[in-house]
Amino acid sequence: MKKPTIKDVAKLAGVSFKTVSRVVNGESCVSEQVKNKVQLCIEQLNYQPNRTAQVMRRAPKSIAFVYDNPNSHYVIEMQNGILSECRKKGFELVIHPTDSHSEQVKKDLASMIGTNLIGGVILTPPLSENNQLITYLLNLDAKVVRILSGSQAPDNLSPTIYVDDINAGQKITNHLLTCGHKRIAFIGHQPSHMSSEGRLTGYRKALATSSIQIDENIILPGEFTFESGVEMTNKLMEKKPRPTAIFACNDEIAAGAIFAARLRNLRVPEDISIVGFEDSPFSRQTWPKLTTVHQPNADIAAKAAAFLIDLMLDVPCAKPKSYGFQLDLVERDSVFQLAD
Amino acid sequence: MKKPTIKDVAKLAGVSFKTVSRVVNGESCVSEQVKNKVQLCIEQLNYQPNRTAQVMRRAPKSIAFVYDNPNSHYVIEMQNGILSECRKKGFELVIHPTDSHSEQVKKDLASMIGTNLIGGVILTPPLSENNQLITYLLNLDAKVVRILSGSQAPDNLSPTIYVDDINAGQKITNHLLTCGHKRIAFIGHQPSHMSSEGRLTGYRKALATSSIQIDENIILPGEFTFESGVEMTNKLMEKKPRPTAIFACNDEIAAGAIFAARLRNLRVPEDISIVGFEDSPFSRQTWPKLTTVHQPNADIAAKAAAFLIDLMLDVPCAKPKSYGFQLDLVERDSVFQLAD
DNA sequence: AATTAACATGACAACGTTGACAAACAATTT
DNA sequence: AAATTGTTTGTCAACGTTGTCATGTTAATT
Repeated sequence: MKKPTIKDVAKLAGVSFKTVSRVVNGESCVSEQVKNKVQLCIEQLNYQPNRTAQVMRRAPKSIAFVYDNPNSHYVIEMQNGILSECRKKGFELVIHPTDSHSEQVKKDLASMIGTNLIGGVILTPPLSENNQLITYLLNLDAKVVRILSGSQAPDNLSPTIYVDDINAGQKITNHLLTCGHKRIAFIGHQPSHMSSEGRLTGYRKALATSSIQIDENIILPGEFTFESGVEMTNKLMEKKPRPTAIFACNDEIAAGAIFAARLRNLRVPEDISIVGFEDSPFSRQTWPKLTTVHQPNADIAAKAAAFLIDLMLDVPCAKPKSYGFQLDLVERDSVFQLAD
Repeated sequence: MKKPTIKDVAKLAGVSFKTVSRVVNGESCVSEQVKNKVQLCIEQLNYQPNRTAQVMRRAPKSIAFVYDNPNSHYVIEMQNGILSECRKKGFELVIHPTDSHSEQVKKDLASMIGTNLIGGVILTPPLSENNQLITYLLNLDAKVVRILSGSQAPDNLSPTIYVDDINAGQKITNHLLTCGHKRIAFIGHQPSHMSSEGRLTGYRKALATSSIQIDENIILPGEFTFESGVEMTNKLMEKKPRPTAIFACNDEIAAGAIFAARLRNLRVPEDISIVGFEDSPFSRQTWPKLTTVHQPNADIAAKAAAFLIDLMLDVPCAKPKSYGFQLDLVERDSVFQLAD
């Protein structure tokens, strides 16, 4: 029941084990005849090269996905995107949830890299905004690709996948404006969170190009959670005059906003329009369904993985590349067209 | 910049590399004095044993989590539970989403095992119900732990973590009964799905011990999705007399049921009570919040991982062990107490 | 026919670790 | 003091692969 090795194949085929190695790795300089014979023996024994031994002579074929994010949809979509790319290229994925506030991340990653377990890392916000961490990993000889919010890569420390939250925030705010809304609140602002910041910047830009004055009183800070959405909306509903629309910084907050509005016997969207951001499964499971911005997480992650794997395989492209994603609006049922 | 090896440490400490190996692995038979010196050198060089080389001499210290489940909360919770156990024991996790209907799973797993990448597998439903797959993996010399629905392990092919859906289904049905409901529908039955089957069995048991006749017309088959919940509830609302309560097979279906009821201007729970199953984040984000059954996915998964790791480490326990989980009711706001 | 080049194959070391065994040393018993 | 035991340390092979280099074979050129 022991696993066949390259030597078993060689013995069966009557060639040296090095020749088998050549066949396995598709090197040239092997005659058709021998190649066929070896291939036959490989199938007969169901031989599979021992990855561990391969990695010892070459380089790790595993990457790590490091995240600090309570949003399971986001994580799963990212993970699936990365995985699909890994499968194509014969790489493996090591998952590493973490607490970005602790120094532990650094230690854990250093250990995975130092022990030759992985050769590269995909970083998502807020980890991806930590240049100190990135430099540290780079010094450890690891490859790094980061996913960031922004309309361009901030530097060329490492290849970057950037997602244009600013533009998307502007788009969805413009949509509300077009529907006749004049008093639009923004909830879920987190100054330390680049995506949140970007969405707010887009909101401000859109209002700035309209004739509407920005009212800082209806821009509320808060977490990216349902509970926080409820809380912020409660606060908001006390303001006079009451906003006619709410731009929630993500779908979960938006779901909370709907819940809170409902508790006050307000109709959504007739009495209050609410938009989300991300197009998570949530947005289709609220009542009414959310108008939101589609964020193709799996595609974003796949792109990051593709970059990382290229980097590890040393595809001749010395300079770190970067790539940007623009996001699209998806109109559903949570925005009311005001008559006027 | 090259990573230090055991030999570098040995040279620095002035001992043989084998002695360093002994210190690293905490073997006895090393004098305090030498041990301390070596330890100092290890720290100085920041030496970390090369996992790849270790695995070559010992056994893989990675396990795979294989799932075929569209429910991200479930997957993430499972994953986190497994990961927490892996961390403790110094194991790594390889993630493997799959399509259980394809033969590909078998091939992929065979490859991961055959190439020495992993040494064990955690299987969730429906993969865990596939005895043919389990036997296949066992023949490949892999260790297997499966997570199943049931009130006991069905056989001792492999250690099993079983979750008592029957008992839980009975509990929550009894809760509805206690609240005075006499016409209770069951939606989301999937005959091929053991959990679903178990929950329905619990429902039947509960009704059987009450004086209420089971009406097969209000037991509806369907998928575990929001959309299916909407659809089934629409059908249900046509039945005469209309049920006063719905037992949805999971929270997502229940969320769909609430949505559908709402569209018909029915109040939840006053006009119709709805319960879910799983206690996913969903259940706290519907309006009203769902009464449901708490399923401690992370704990279940952690237990499975602990079993698997024990198995791989050959902790002397020849016979496969098994472990069962009982589930508890969580009462929230979606059940109405009928007066009578 | 002899020389060269190109191709095909094989021998062997190396990767960094652990396990089996042997050697050296110290402590205890005869 | 010699013999026995036990503890500490070292030597070497092995794990399964790939890289380097040498050798053998064939075809092309002189």
